[in-house]
Amino acid sequence: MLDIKFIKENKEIVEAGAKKKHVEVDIEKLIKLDDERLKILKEVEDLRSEVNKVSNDIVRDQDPALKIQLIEEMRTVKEEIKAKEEKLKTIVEEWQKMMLQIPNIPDISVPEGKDDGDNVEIKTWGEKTKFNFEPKDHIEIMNSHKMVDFERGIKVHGFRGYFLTGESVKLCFAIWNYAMDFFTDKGFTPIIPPIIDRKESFLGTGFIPQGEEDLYKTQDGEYLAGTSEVPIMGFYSGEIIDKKLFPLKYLGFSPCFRREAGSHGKDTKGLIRVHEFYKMEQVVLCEANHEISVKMHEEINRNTEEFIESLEIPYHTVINCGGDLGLGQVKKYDIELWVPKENKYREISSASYFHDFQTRRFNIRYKDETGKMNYAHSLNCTAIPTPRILVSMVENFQQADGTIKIPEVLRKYMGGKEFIS
RNA sequence: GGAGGCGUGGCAGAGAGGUCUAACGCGCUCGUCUUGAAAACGAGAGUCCUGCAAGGGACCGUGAGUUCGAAUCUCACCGCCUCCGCCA
Repeated sequence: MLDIKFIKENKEIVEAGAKKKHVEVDIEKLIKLDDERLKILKEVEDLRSEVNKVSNDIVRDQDPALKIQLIEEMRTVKEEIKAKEEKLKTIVEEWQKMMLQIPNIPDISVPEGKDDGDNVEIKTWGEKTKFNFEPKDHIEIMNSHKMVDFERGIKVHGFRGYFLTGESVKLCFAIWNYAMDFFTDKGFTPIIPPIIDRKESFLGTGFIPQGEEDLYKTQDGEYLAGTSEVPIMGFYSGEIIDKKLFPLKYLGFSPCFRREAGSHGKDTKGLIRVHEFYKMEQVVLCEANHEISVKMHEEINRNTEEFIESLEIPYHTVINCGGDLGLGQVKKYDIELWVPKENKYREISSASYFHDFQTRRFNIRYKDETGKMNYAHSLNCTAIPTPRILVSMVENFQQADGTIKIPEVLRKYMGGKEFIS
């Protein structure tokens, strides 16, 4: 959510930002609506002021006839207030609806573009893996090692269902334990949040109303979160944070649930796109300062790059184009890992910053040194998702003899084992 | 799942239709006094909306309602506590 005052004072910037994100908005209409809102608000408040004044007169005045007269007068004023409040309510409802649709302004460094095809590579790391044998895809490799069971997964869960079995489970635990050490060493506080969450946190993070179809819903009206970013942002909702605590850095760990509505034809086989998975996520709250947000953004993205580098998996990093940005995102980097059999890079991580777009919706604030209240800034970046990471891991590290090399850094979490055979 | 009780400022806690501009206390900030501190004394202090300002409005868990007037009455929701049941 943007500040309405900012929108009114920077109409052209907001319009250009929406255009860059390929989002349709009618700023002119919103401004007119807001003027109307303020006008009626003023009228309602003036009337209320009168009622308050006369109310005191009614108490203090001793003349019973006058009292009755004043009460009668106020009765008509009350009718007037009621009518105006009704009108105000409908305007405010529409105003809120429109405000939720105004996208945050993308950074100047974000490239123009329609969708992920227009994202721009800004870095590559490692050599694309070469094989002196015919490599297999992750499905074949994992099946042959009984690391996964898709048939029974589909039988039990349905479309996109899977069981992880045997060594892949141990690999997941190794990755989680390693990631836990890696990120807590960088000052992150681990946190396991509730993943069944009320609507408010989805509104705050921006997954509702636009992305509601992609969420699973319970019969009690809560939703299953697709990322721990949702409850972790909700953690401080409505609170005033002590500035001394910034930057607040959390490493969330949770299952993630995604309906993948609207992507039924995509990645129908394998572990790339599944309905439920686990993810470690970096979530950061910091002071409301653009330079600090940018610095934190680079930092959390770099953390994940370093993590991938330590796993020795070739990757590249892209900067997402305007059309591939979420409503609240100012800028986003995706880290994509090399998947040999697909002969392309596949997304593993996404680092975004939001300025105060989310914290304004969550009402997360702090007092600066002058005593002024500010909305904090928020950022998040994937630390590591499982089992998607296994796709590129087993494909890149498969050996001619059919074994899979375990990355050096994971071995101590795998009982010293070097290969899965 | 059943029964009952309770949500008031940073904390604690009164207020039970109008004089609430929310008491008293603790804590906090500033000042006086002091070499410095403590104590004592004095003063001050929230958030949001609106307005150039003066000012006005809203906020007693949240939202509706009753009333000329609601922290106070009614309803719903959220949360906390106690007891019973169920489960681990």
